[in-house]
Amino acid sequence: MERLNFQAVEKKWQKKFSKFKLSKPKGEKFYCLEMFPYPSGKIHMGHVRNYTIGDVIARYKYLNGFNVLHPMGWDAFGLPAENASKQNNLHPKEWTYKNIETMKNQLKLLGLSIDWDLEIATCDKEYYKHQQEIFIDFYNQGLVSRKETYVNWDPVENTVLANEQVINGRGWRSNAIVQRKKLSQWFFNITKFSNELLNDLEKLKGWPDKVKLMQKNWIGKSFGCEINFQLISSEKKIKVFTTRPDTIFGASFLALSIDHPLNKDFLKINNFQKFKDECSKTGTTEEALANAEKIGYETGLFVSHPFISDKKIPVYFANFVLMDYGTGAIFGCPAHDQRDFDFAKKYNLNITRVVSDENSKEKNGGLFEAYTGDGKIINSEFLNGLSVTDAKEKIINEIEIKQLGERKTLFRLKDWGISRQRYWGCPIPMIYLEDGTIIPVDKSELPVELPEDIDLTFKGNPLDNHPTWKNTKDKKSGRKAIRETDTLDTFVDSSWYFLRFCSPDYKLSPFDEKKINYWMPVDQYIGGIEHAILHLLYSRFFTKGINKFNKKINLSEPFKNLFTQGMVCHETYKDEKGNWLYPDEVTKVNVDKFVKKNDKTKVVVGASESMSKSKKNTIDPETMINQYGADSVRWFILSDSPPEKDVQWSDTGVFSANKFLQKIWNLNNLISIRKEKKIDKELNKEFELRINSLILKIDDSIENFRFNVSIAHFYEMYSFFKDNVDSEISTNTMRNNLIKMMKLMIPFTPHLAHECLEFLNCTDFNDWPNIDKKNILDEITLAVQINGKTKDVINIKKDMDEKSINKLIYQSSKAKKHLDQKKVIKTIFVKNRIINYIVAK
RNA sequence: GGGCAAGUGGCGGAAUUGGUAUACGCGCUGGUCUUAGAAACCAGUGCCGCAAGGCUUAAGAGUUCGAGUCUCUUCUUGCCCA
Repeated sequence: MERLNFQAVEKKWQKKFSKFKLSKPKGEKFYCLEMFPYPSGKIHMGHVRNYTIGDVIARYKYLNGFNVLHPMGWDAFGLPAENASKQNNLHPKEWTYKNIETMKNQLKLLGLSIDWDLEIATCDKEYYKHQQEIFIDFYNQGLVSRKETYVNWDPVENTVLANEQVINGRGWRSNAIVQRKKLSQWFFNITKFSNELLNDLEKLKGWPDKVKLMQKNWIGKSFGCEINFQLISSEKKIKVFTTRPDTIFGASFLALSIDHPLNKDFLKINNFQKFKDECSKTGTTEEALANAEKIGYETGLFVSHPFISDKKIPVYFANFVLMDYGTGAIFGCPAHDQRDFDFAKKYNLNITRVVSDENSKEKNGGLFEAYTGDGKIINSEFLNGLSVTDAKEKIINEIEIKQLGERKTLFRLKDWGISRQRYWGCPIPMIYLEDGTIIPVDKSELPVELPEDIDLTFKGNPLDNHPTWKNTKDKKSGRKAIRETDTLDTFVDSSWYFLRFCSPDYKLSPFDEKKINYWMPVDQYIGGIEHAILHLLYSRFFTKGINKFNKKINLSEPFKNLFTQGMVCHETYKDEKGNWLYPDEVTKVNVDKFVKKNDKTKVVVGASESMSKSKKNTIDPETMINQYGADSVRWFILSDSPPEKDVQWSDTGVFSANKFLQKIWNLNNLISIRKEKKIDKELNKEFELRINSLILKIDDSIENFRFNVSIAHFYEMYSFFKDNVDSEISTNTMRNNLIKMMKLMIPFTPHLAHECLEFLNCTDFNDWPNIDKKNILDEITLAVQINGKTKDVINIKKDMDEKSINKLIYQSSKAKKHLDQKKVIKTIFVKNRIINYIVAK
């Protein structure tokens, strides 16, 4: 048996793929995009999975006549380059471009159908020049502002962290306890689009519901009203936001954030300071607030209830109220909010039920948890008897009539802070004049280039520390100015790269509008679920922002269809001392015994987890490609799990993938030398039916991202081929059908498929097999049930009627004996599916 | 605490969306060939049973002629939450 040299064959075809483009002059456009990688050094299995999925889609669409755009680039700015630079004394720029070179070569080894002429890197000044242009456009449109805010300050990295970079109150990289610090920062006013970002989710029919829900929750629109509570024996009022004004009659306290302006009367008090310190330990995530013990500081102040005369309500500072949501003050209704309930219990405050609950959980006459569901309003004067919804409406009207407050819609979404005190990022194109005015850099002076001579050993903002770079002049007035020394959050870089790909060499502006209007939106976007919120939300914001100021563009959403793939996992290994081990340091002795390769000591096998360097459970794609070939790696990673779920990497899996592909090659050999046989017409026909059915199944499974199912069908088809190599099937039929199968395999294993097609003297690699309408399946298997249980299956002609089937069954079927001497009460017949006899017992 | 998913053999997973449960792969068992087997090929492999047959989709109920699929309850696991 001849063995195929995968490495040689793959090299041969990769040379051809590199000159080959999926875009063609004819056909409907299809923009296939995978999330571009960060050039960290080497590709990992997550990339392999992501880009293999993308390649299947891109090649499939191309073969089906589409004009396909399939670009790739690099998300090339970011902190790791600076850290690496400190460690290896290599400039971030050199480090990044070196990594890009390496990873590009690795991606080419996978045989991807990427058009490398479109390649971009976000750290290219040709790219970030245009980003600065967009920033200035956004600034001029009022989408950029400068605000003083509390930021998450990482004292080790000396930088501001985004909220998602704070994990359990610590910096995600440094693990240092994050501090609250007030800084002046640049913001994109993403909240100006809150409503559109929320409402347009409905247009995104091709997005997973899960992602849309996550975005919806993130934007967090809530309806309610503001109510002003009058402080007793003071002129002051406290403004409260609530989504449950219907529970106003159950209000028993007011709680303020420790940062509420009213705190200035208390800051000098020792106890209050202590309390404040205590609060800051809680953390600010919803999870932390929900789980933390509710603590309060009694102010001694009271407000009057707006609807119950003489009722005094005490005012507390409390750890579960946040200043940056609503007004930083709430009224507490313990009976119908769990946090308020916990608080009231602790401070012995009144708990009055105002919504009745039929299934009320009462114990010893008292509530033991808050009831947050619907019900009839009680104990609430003019609201009594109304539903929660109606009561809300009525009380808000009343509040507005009495001028106690107003109707309000609130969003959880905050503006996007984009200032980073880092070097390796896109400089923010703003300057500070001596009189304090802040203006954008003149567009003719773009790009504001990053200086290459930089000292990164300095703790703090490197650009600010540069001796000369920040000194500049305003072009128009010639006045002296200082440059902004912060750089942009790298999420900005990835918020418009999909637009740049449509015209990556365009010099005049960020993009050629004609190309945008042709290629956009992205027809299929593929990437990790970890970007479900921020990256996708920011990209949507950018698209909406650009759409607003550029009238030549008509595009409200960037990504028509979205697919989020699962992670690649591997078992974890530890030696006897508890140190992590790489998989290639471990040998399997038998099913449940693993030892260390070098000293044969025992290895403890842990759970399968997402591959990560820290747990050493990584498999290097390049090693695998060298060992088994790219097609085998692609085949395995697609075959084992549905693509949206996590996949467990296994050596035996990729090994057997390789075995199977070898068999496919051998099948090609066998059939190419096959002599003509006597022909059995029935068998020949069955073969045609099977191939037709395969085409249908592969089409369906690719369109629905069920590549594991596609692969199962290929295995089945292979078995049929192999079992019939010596059968009475025409060699011509066999050969033509093999050609069809190899074409169907192009998206999965492009090297092998092309090699086989060439071997079979088929030189057209650019089409997809058609279904032969003469050979559509006309026989089906029908289940025969007695009382709903399947007792037999029979083969019948398609669309056969009940009468004929009945006859067949009573003539020969196994089911017959269940029917003999029994009374059939009823027969249920579903054409081409089942026949079910209900018999008396 | 809240929100959202999901529970099918030893494992990864199929099931035309209410109509033959366990496709396909891994693993395992036996065999053939082989000096050898982490090669190749053949056969077997949900559970009980000698068999006929019966049972089986986390557990329990319900709807239905018929439920892995729909509804409810419980349990478990995963993901997300300035």
